[in-house]
Amino acid sequence: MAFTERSRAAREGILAAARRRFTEGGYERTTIRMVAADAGLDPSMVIRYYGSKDGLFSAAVDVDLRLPDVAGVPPDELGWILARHFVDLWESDFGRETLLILLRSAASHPAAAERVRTVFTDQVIPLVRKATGDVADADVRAALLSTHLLGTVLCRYILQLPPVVDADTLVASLAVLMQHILTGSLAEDQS
Amino acid sequence: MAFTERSRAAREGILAAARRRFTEGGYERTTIRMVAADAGLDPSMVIRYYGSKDGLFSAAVDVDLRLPDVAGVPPDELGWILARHFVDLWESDFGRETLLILLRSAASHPAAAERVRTVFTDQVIPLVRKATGDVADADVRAALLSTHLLGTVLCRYILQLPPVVDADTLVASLAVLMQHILTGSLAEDQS
DNA sequence: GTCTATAATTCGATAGAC
DNA sequence: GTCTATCGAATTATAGAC
Repeated sequence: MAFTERSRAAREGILAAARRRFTEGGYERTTIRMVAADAGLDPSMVIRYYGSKDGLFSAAVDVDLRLPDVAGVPPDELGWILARHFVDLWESDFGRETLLILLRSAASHPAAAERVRTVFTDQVIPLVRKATGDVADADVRAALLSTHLLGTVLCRYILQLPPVVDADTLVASLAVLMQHILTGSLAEDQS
Repeated sequence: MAFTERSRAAREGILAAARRRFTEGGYERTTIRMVAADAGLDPSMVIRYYGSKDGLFSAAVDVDLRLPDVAGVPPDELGWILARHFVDLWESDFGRETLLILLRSAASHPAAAERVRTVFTDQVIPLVRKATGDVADADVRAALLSTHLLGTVLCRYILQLPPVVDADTLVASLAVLMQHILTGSLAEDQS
């Protein structure tokens, strides 16, 4: 960091406020003035510490999905374990900011979309390759997995589509579908 | 309509330009000036015909999924038929504007999110109820169906997550998953 | 019906006093 | 390190000439 220890509280306060605002309203609807007001500081301080609004966004977006190691997991338990992990993640404060902050902005902010692609390539694809034993269509299965996961975040937390089921019910249906996506057939027949 | 026939071309030109812009950049990144420039008119005309930016958005967003009638369809063909329908819809110019225009804005614009909920309630739920013979968990299945469909639009057309598969491959995997969501088990076991 | 001109805000970002 | 003051640009929206 290029700043002294004395300003640490201010910098962290700005970052925390920024994460909340970006999570809630996305990139475009979040203003530097809002963030500064939340942090109890002057807007010029935000620029001083993070250079620009884009710089602030980059600093606020640091997504680690904290994916579990699936090395020794039996193949038919993958769906349940991952479903449990993601729902736990989303229902925590950390997870809410971690994924919503990106998804809320990605639809209209190119830099955020690029960041999602990076998370997918660096975190999801390696997981699926390891989980499936690196089958030929692992990348396609990873994409389908991400499709349903991001779709769930979108429908449940952003669009708030009815019916809103409880977390355990969500885990159950998610586990079934993720299991199918990871180890089931992806062409014709089979219910 | 409250305006004369003489301005019809202008009004339609504005609306067409607005749909393209809202589709491409979402609500926040689209300005009345852009729309007016595309339509070859003055920005004040946009206000005159549509009242405000929100009024223009409302006029531009009129989503009809054109869902097929599934009354006589054999249950085990539902997935394939719906998958084919949606991919054909998305790959057409009409479909691109129909769904992208909403989804691009829904993540950060509350009014757009509300519109998506309406489309879900009025079009998707009735379809799934009819398709499944109105089973007890039809609404949950409708939500899961929407989750995967919106996830697909998000990942494929907005985030452009790799790998980008061709339309036929997309239909195949989509058909399998939609079939499972509509008629498969949603709890435990079964691959 | 269309455009010019402009009002009224709001934004991101900068300069400089303390 | 923090804040006051402000610039310059962009936005939505309006008033009125033609």
